Amino acid sequence: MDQQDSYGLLLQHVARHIQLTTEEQQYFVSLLKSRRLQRRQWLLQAGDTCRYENFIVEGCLRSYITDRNDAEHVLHFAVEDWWITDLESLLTQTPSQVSIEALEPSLVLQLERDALQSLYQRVPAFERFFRILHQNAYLAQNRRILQNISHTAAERYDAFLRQYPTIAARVPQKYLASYLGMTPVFLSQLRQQKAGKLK
Amino acid sequence: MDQQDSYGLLLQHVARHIQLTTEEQQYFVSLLKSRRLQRRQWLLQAGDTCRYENFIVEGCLRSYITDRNDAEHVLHFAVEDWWITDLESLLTQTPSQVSIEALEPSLVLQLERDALQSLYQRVPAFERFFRILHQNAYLAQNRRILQNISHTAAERYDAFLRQYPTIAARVPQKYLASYLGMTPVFLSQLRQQKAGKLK
DNA sequence: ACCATTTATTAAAGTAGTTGAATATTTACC
DNA sequence: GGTAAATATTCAACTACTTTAATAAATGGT
Repeated sequence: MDQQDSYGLLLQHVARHIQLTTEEQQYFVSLLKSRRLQRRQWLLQAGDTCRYENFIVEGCLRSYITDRNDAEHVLHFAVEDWWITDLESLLTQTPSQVSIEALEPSLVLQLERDALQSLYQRVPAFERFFRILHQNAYLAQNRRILQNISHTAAERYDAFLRQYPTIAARVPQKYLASYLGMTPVFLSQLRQQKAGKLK
Repeated sequence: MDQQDSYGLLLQHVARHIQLTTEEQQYFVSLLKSRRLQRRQWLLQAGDTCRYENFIVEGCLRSYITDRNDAEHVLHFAVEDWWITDLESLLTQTPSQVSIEALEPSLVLQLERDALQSLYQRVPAFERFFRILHQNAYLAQNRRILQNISHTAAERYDAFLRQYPTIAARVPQKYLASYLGMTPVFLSQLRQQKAGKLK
């Protein structure tokens, strides 16, 4: 995928929520940097301060934290047409607790913190755009919290399969287990049980 | 607390993020309805469609869902100077899964969905205000999810006590247990253990 | 200030999910 | 296409948390 196609994808994504003039589009695009990542390469390393909002043009990434026992916990997955960042670090400009790693060779468009601030100034429609984006992110998080506090591991796995079948098929099972708050061993057992039931 | 004081509190809250002219303030205030609630009264009943964003002037409320086994699960608490709604139902105008109940006699200022849309049109600074609000809400949710997938029940309780000591002291323990994703019995046992250790 | 109702505690038996360790299977990459 | 490395499975022992039920304590309304 070339640069123009990337911009096209992002502009289309933005156009779902706000309308921009040609000049506004050009200004927006002029703020973007693009970055390619190999599989297993970091987009953000814990300890570094997060500098970008990242829009994924192609590929698949995960964000995760490493706890004091060196165990990893997956916070989010992100694929084409989604955003990923450590918003906390980006907003406060403090070192990130979170790492972001490419699970596949990936291509992202990056919007630097200062660029984002200029964007809000020059094109206030982006306030609206990110309001809607964060609003939707908040809703998704709400649903996830609800799943977590009110459903068993088996139910959470089923719900994920229903809601994000492509992601479930795309990421290593151990990361999915981590995202869902269970061990890979237990997730494997759940799959085993389900397979048995179908016969 | 009288009407003027309520408006003052909300305007002060808004002023933390955006600046408004006197006319804008007056327009904003003109859109508000105020509502008093008794203890245990519903602000929103599951099955009804949510019509308002609610700003809490005084009191304390919880939002919760009732699952198919009639068990309740607490999603959020909200006290003075916070907002509460079922954003999903409000945005999609579909019947709410969520109920919101006053845990204390409470006073809220309500902003109707249509009024909110007009507000965005007439005073675009509110796009910014709600972007920041949702951004912060998203961050808080992120932290909560992290707690849930990576910490034990005891750790989650400790973290809550540290982060929201006043709320922990203010709401019935069983709702706190529900919010934290554990049974009231187990929370009681945790408290028991902690009390033992202090001696 | 009292009484009814709600909320918290305690104990004990049961279950969902974890841990560790060994084996099997899949995946990536030269 | 073969091989090392990463991921998934299986089993068994263990523990964090739940469930039920009965008792105690706290709370709020009149």
